Amino acid sequence: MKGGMSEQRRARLRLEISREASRLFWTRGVAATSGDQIAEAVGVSTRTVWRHFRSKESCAEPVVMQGVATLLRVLHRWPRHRSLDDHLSLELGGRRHEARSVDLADELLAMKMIRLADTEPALRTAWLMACDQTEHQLLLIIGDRLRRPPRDIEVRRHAAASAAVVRVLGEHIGAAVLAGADLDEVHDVTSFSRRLAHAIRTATGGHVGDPTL
Amino acid sequence: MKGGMSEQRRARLRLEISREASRLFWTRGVAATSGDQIAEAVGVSTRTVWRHFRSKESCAEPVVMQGVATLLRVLHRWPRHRSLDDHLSLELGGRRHEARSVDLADELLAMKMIRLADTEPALRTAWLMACDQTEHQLLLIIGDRLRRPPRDIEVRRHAAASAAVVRVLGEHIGAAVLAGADLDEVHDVTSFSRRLAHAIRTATGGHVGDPTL
DNA sequence: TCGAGAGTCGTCACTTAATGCCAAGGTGGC
DNA sequence: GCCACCTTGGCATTAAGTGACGACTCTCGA
Repeated sequence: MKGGMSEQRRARLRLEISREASRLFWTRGVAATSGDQIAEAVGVSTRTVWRHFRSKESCAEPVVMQGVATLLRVLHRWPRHRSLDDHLSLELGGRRHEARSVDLADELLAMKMIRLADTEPALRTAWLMACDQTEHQLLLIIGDRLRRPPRDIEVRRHAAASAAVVRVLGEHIGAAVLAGADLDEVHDVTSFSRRLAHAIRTATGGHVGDPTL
Repeated sequence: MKGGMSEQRRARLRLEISREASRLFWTRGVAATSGDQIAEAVGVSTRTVWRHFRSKESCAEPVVMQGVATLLRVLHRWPRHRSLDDHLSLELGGRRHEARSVDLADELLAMKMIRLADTEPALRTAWLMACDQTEHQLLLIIGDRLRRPPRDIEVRRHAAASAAVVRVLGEHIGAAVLAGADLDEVHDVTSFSRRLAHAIRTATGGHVGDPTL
């Protein structure tokens, strides 16, 4: 079981590097942050940083990805007989503490990176990559829901549109938080669930959201 | 009026470089293509290439962007009293020759780059950037249509979802063309217009597509 | 318990993408 | 022709990213 163990270690190290890199990006800007500085902040050699990340900007990916991971896990558990609205309220509400255990600081950091992506084209890539991942996951989820292959053009359209509105909502909320909005207000589960479910239903022309048989 | 003149020249040079770069990317791969080779193919110095493009991959942007420019111009001319379906059929049909005058070779090249973006993460950025531009334009168009500010969260959702389905359709068609489909068949105006209009209407929950008063 | 094998990390040398700087040349207005 | 302005090329330089090798650690099997 070496592979399993090392995979966990690898993920943890990547997250560690990502945290420090994101912090530096936020405080002194992307261009002004060198690979050497990231390595030094984490306490590893520069070579190790490049071993785990293909580029400087991609160092932000794990942190950003973690921001959407919770939502994706919840969506993967979406049972056929339940509406999206109900499912999101239930799961996001029940798992609230689990979500918090993902570390509030990381969530804030992720929002900062998304914010930075507005002005730093280098970081925009990381954010768009994360959204791309979301879209891929949604491809599977929606394909399964509609009982169609993920390659199906309509499934792809729905997945793309859904991922897009999820992204917009994420950017919106992130901006609000960074502008000083109360975290608890933003994290208001039922409101967030409603808005998300409604956005996805609308973006798919009503094809995704209802219970199926 | 030096400035205006130089802007045209600048755009033409960028496109020229972009063409050569895209050709090289397609034939020998992105990693195997150096900035020096691009410069040599165009007939300018390496320094000039870096003066006009911030990175190697971004050299593909103008070609990719040109692929969506026609559609965006048409959408900007969309009058209130007409349905999207009708408008697209009319404009894309009438302007068919203009579209062709944008150089068929460029359109093919753009499709190749989009295809390459599937496997080359470096190029993916260029494609996503082009889609980002599309979304931004749609923000203005849809905001104007709905008589709401472009900042409005619902306008943003609709624009994002629309841009997403346009992207999916573009990828789909590009893949079909490169797989050997007939260009004329793909360029079948009414079919394309219908599919596009339907996709946008669906992605916006029916809020964008009808005539408005 | 010991050693083989696999995996990861650090150091050093190296390639190449990308920027700053300055001098040369071309263009338009006077 | 001369001056102001912009673009280009060449050179030096920084920083991103890779390859190669030796040292260290962990685990498995004898």
